Amino acid sequence: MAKVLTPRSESYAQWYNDLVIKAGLAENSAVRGCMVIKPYGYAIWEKMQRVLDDMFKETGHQNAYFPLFIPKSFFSKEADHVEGFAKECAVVTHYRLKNNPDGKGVVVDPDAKLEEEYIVRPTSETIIWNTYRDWIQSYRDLPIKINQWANVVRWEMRTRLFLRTAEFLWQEGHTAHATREEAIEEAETMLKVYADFAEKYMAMPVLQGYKTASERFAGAVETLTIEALMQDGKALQSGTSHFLGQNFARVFDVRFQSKEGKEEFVWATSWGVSTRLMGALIMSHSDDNGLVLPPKLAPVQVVIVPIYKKEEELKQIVEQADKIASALKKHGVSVKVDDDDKHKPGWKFAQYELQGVPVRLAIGPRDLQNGTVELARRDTLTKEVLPVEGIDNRIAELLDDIQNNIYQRALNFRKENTHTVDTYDEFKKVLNEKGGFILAHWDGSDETEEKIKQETKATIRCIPIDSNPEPGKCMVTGKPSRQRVVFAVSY
RNA sequence: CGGGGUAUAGCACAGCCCGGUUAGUGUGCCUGCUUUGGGAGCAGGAGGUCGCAGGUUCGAAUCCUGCUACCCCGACCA
Repeated sequence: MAKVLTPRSESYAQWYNDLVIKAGLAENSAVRGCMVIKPYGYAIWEKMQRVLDDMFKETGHQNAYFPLFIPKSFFSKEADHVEGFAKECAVVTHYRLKNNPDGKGVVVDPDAKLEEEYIVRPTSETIIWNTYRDWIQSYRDLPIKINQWANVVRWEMRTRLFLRTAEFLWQEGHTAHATREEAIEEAETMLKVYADFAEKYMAMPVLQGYKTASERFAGAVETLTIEALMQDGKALQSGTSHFLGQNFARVFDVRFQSKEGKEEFVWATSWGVSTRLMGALIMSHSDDNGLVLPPKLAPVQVVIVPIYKKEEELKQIVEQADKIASALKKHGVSVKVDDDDKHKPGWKFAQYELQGVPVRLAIGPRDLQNGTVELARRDTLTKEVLPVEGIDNRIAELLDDIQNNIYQRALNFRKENTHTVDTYDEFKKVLNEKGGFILAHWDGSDETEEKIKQETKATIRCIPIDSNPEPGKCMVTGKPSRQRVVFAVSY
């Protein structure tokens, strides 16, 4: 079979690029740093959205929509927030074009300069908290639990499809609470939602934990994160949930009157996952033949490929295929019968493997005669011939098996690539030779964290949420450490 | 924003150093026939202002200048 992807062993980065493009997920656009998400890629994103959206609604959130543009003055109110995002903001300065007086094309009309410039949102805390001020007077107005699905812009120097693009799609939850405890609980709840989604739907195991001060969201008191391990041993931050304290309430003057008649600042959270999850999904499961999708997120779960010589045979096979398809649909399984005569079966096999369709059925004249179908699993690349009778039940179960199998496989990979070390030498050695997650003691200081980052490129991915922490001594300074933290080189 | 590279048919590339027929190869596309259980074969055909703007020259894809875009490596980051 002709390989269309660069093998992972040769270049993981190239393999990733090849896969995203060849599987029809996304491509680079005419706009620097901005991708076009193609129909197949978008279909996966839509499935993610649907599941997450349901999870948000079940946890008491409602969707709303806030503006793309944020007045510069709003943005500059929260000092840390500005510092974090200022360097990557797109700015709108004018509102009109005019014909170029010197000839062809159009130019910005200098007379149409905005009184106050707008920032294209890199995130929406400021516009939302400015709005919440008007919505909140009393504790009876709380909590407010809102989510928005939106695009945001962060002007990145170097971009990679899905993993880091100048414009990306995401959801951002923004909640307002009467008490500190309730806000913290909200941030923790949403982290659990993300972890659940990652593990149960994406089949991607994640570590949950706190970010260190240097990795924290700009403007947050605490940032919680889910961290996943990619096949090349690098970590990918896949979702974050922030406890914002009263930082945004203070600068936007959002106060409420408590039951006791006291005026207090509102407590806040925000949380988000983005199209970066697409990158996480790809790099968790896929192989040198292409994408491997968990059945729960696959736009097409089963594809049926007819194999035939004569038109007449095709007709009979498609009849059989349609029968199987409608039986499967009763189980809620999404099926495609590919009777397109543009390509031969071999081409289709390769193509559906590239696109990660979990189960492929092939039906030929021989099967018609024997009452069988050939079933191929994408996750194991194995094939078997099975009776048509009861195939729908068999496949419904198989899809669950596949979902579990790829989760288990990813979990095993993570276990094999998680190492515990006690000395800095050992740390460097493991990092160089194996990569992956490294559990080590750290004294809690910014200086030590920075030193390790400078010397090894590894960062603290998270301080795990651990009910049973193991105290020890920092591998670099020997100072006391409350618990092990997770290091890795990250995307 | 530094360092390197690339720009020629839908896509992937050769040609450029050393200027000179009608700019070529693979793949994809169109037509026909044969094929179809792992990316089919043969025959015929369509498709290019050689990234853009100048310059040198009798003549430029090729040499020179400027610009733009993209890719890779760094710094920054979800």
